[in-house]
Amino acid sequence: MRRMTARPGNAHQARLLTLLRDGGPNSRAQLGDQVDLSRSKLAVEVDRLLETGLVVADGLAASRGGRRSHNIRLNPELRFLGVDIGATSVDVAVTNAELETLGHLNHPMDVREGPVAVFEQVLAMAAKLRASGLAEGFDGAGIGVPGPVRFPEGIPVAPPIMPGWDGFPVREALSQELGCPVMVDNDVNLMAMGEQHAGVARTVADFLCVKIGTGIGCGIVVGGEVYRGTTGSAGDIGHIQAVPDGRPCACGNRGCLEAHFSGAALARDATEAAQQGLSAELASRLDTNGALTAVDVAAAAAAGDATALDLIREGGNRTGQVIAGLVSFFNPGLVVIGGGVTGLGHTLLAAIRTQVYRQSLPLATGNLPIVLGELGSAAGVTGAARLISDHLFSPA
Amino acid sequence: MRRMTARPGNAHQARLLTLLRDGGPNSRAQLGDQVDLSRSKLAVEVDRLLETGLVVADGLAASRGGRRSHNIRLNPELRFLGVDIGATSVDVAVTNAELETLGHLNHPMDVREGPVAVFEQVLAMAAKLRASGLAEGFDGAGIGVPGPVRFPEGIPVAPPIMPGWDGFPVREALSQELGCPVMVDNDVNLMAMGEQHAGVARTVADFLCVKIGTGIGCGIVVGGEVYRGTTGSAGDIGHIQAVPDGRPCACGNRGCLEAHFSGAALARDATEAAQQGLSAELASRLDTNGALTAVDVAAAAAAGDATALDLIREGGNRTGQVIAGLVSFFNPGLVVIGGGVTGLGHTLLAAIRTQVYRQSLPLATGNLPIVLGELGSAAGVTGAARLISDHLFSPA
DNA sequence: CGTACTTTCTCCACTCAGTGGACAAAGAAG
DNA sequence: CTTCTTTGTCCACTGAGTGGAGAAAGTACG
Repeated sequence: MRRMTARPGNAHQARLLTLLRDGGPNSRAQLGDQVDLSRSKLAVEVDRLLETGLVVADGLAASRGGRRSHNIRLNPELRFLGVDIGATSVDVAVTNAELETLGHLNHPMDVREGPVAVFEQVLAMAAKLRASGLAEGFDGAGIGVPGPVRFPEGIPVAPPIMPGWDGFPVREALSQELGCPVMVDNDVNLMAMGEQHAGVARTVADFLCVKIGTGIGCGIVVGGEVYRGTTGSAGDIGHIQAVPDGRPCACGNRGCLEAHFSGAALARDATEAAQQGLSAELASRLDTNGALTAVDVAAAAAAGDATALDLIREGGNRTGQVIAGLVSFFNPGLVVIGGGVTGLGHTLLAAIRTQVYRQSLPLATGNLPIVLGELGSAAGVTGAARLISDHLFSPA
Repeated sequence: MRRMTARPGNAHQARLLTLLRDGGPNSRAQLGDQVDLSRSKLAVEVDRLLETGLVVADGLAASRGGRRSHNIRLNPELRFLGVDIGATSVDVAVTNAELETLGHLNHPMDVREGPVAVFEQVLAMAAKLRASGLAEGFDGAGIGVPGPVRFPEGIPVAPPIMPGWDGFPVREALSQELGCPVMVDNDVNLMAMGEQHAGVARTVADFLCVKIGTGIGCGIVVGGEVYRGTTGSAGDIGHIQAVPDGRPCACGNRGCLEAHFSGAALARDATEAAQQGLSAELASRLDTNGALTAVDVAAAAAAGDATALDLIREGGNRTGQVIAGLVSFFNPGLVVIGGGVTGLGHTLLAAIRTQVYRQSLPLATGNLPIVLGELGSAAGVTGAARLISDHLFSPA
């Protein structure tokens, strides 16, 4: 199939594409109800979209008491690629234009192996998805990386945990390889967009999305749009001081949130506890190198191990204190907790909630849900697909 | 004079009004260069504005090598009233449509006397300004109050330091009394708008404006627009925990920033120090009730008193720690420090800068100016005038 | 099956915002 | 006085968008 290259020619067309993406197939009449245009004008714009091939007419809908309507839908052959590069693994998914996931692959990989090795892996996974018949090619790709990004150019800048990527032209390189438009963003922002598109944040204009994985970051959504800050580092809350004179952090300071709670910190603390004989449950899970992972801690906690539960609770308290400050400052309508440690579940959530509800003012917390993300590892790739679709569905 | 009631009829007219407000008188040709409209269309819109009386043609400008242009300017008889209600004083100013202050009055007053008493004072001050010939009436008024506001309705909600104002219909009441449109906002947001319009933040899209007065608040500007949060309490940073298990705060928690540093806290700490005989300089300034104010501390510091300087430095460190967290989170392009304690000057600023530059990541602080506001007490009233002018200069 | 009613979609004349070129007005430079 | 520049006005034209008429394609009911 020849890949689509058209873009909407004006704001009306862009709006229609978005409606079709988020609301699925629709008749002209239904679209007219949502778009505040006369039927005549609407018909003209729909016809133009049909000409570009971005949308197709596909059969008649059931009658609603009168003439049956023609179903208008986004071209079902369109394919987006969503890529989520985490600190320790890579996710790649294919979606259709409605951002429904058609296939999803995951592969463990250390991002510090550098852009060349990771790109090779991503392209191999994309090829595998293509080979399985899910796509003949891609009309666009979104990609998230675990660090700050100069958004317009799609280039990571000074990323602490992936130094080899500094200045690497991710957008251009991937666009070359795939032969389609590419947008790049911070992985946390993509998670926020994913939860906004298909998860718990569908109806909220202003919210925070805290991702606790190897590190800690926070996606900020203002008026439905991701806020990236002046240099693209907004939401970098891992190095906010959580404990005065606390543990030393890789950044050079002491007491950073990330040094006290994150996937890495939790694994480290649990390993120490196990080696000191504080918990037989944890000790039983030590691997051949005498180390534990955050997943082990979650398992031990689920089995009722007091030490594991304490570690989670303490981490949740630290995190909750920081979030409480952010809630006072930002007054969001929702706080989403996601990332690898979501497996720690209710214990973590309860600790965070306790701190936030106790420390922030009632006006800010009175009607503030604090919930776990509902998409899990699909949030990132869905957000990536959403990112490129927002780009392609805006006027050229 | 008959007050203006017209509003711009479309977005073009709104844009033209804004250009004339921020850029002063202009010829049609110069406006055309800034507005991306054909000369014909521009002439039509200018003519319509002339008809409404919002703008006037006033004389010929000097030639620039050809035919002389007609000066177009905002009607010089338009008058806005800017009101800034602080915790301990009221500021009222008159501006023209270009938001230039024509007259400014200040009156000490405790906001806890309640809306009725404060309104009486505000109206008396407005009448005085009118009587002095600065205005025959007002075309609009902006008013700031020291607490969260339900912005669309212009009603304070659950304001901690002015409980008597909860639910009082400020917008409607003042509009009735003055007979003109009124907009209400948090005083901190108005300060941010003031510095954005005429102060240090003129060219920055995303910035924070920290106001340290009786309490502490923070104005948040995202993409040139004030961000108010879901319930209007965004920027309420006074109750972020700055010191674990610190001083008890009026809000019921311990260690809130406001309990450790603010005009009130500084006065309290200085009074204690003076009474304990730690500083002769401070003791010499005790009033008849044996108390000090923040102004006394500033004076003592200026005189080189070590105790006063220490208090300021410690407060600046606390504040700087909290701001450092906000900088990591928000990645602003500028941080403005303002409010009553601006008199503490460089000592305070240096302490704040030290903490922020030390604790936040280089990417966020690399090019981040942290400066004092340049408008002083005029920031609030200017921001208030700007608020109502933004409202009136937007399409009806 | 025929008639009345509903919903969907198309067609078309009309309005109005906006463009761009021609030209007049007014001044500067020589 | 001529030439050139800048400013502002006029006017015919384009194209976006509207709203009503009516065709197309159904359902409901006698």
